[in-house]
Amino acid sequence: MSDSALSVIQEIRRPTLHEEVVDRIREMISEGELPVGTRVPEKELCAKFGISRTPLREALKVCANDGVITLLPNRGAWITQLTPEDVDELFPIMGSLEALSGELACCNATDADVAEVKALHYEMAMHYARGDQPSYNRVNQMIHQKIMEIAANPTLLQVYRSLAERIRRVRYLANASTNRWDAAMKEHEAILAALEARDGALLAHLLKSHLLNKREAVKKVIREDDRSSL
Amino acid sequence: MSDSALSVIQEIRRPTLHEEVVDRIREMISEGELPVGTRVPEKELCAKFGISRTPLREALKVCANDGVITLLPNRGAWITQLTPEDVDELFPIMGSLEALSGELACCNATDADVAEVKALHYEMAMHYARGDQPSYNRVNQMIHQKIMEIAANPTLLQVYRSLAERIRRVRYLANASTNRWDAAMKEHEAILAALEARDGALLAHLLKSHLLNKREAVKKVIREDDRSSL
DNA sequence: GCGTTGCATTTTGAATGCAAAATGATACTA
DNA sequence: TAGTATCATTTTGCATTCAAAATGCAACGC
Repeated sequence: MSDSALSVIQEIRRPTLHEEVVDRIREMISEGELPVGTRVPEKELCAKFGISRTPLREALKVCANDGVITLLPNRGAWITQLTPEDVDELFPIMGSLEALSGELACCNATDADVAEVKALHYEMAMHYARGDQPSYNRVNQMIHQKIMEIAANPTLLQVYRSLAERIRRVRYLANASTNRWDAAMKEHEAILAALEARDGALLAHLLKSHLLNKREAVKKVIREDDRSSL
Repeated sequence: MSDSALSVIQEIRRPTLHEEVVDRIREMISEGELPVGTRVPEKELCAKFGISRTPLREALKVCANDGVITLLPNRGAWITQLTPEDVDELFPIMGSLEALSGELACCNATDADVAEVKALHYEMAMHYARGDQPSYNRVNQMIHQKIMEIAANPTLLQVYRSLAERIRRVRYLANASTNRWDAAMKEHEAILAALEARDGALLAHLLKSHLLNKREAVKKVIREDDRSSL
């Protein structure tokens, strides 16, 4: 294979074992199957996946690099527990990245794109009206992700996804209070309007504020309920 | 050890083999010792580091996750070659992150912090006056990093560093043309002024534009010289 | 009774081994 | 000669093994 071809080729590739394990571990963490703050014995996970230690350990190193797992040399792998400082630090970063996605999305969005976001918005509003928070959260996430996709910056999406994974478990603590939920819904109406108007600067600002407001709400919940597992 | 203590402890830890290897590989790539677009035979690197394949392979997976290395299953590790698209995508992200760092830095900066940035700025101006581009670039990087540090968001710094690694080799192609170098220097004067005035919004805007301007300059160089190794 | 020390067990870090896939070279066919 | 098929060699993916570090427990001293 010529070297210069490397940047172009995009061949079919069956994922390797360790990649599948990385995905599976991330999944298990966000599903709560691997509780935050606990230790993960290698042997146990090997048995569960039916693989040897080598690919599992490779996956653990990758997860550790992403921050979802903390590796203590000679003392095993621990599911990373977000500190209040982590939350403080992560939300502004997410806000900046989403702001950028908003800007770019306004440049790129086709009418079909906007229509799709609008449809998702109404779907979310439906769940809101019914008080179905899990469904609301799911569609909410889809909206943010959709805007990211419209932005058409795969690298941005990748960075965003990796960070989103880390705060996924706390992100929707925010709407625990009805007040915050109402406010979030209103913010989303403004977000949709800005996208429809293709007002990139405004959309960027709204998304950024949206995330910062979420941070405050989450911190409040955490403060109130010190036992909430981050 | 109690689980809840985990988030607090900050013990001494000797880096493990694979971590050292990750650092070393990153270093070798940015030094050009591992040329972009080429293949890295495991055996060769093992010999060079005097280690077995296991920790080396762990390091490769981590680097691949960061994007500096591309892993083709059964076909080895390749030093990732940035495409023009990657450049297009990375600079706006860097710009957003730097903008955030500017905002935060303006909130936090002590007079001593500002004095330090100012000192670095003059040091950079000196190298500019002498036409010493390598030194200029080095100090330039220190200024951006210093602002990041003043922002006091370790997570942001970590994300930033990981992305900076990827574009490090092209970042300073920008100043290849004297025109761009002059402009960059002027932009840096405005950046310093905004920091001194603690004008977060302005500093954010300046840093963001600074990065976008860099992108255009870099792309121009790349277009002109198609053989430049990305 | 409480804390410390020493030792067996468990768990992790890294090296080695083995099978599968890819690579490269040669021979063969049209 | 161009193209394909075959096979030895190399390289990779994963499993296994071995050594070092950590853990847990019991014996011991105070």
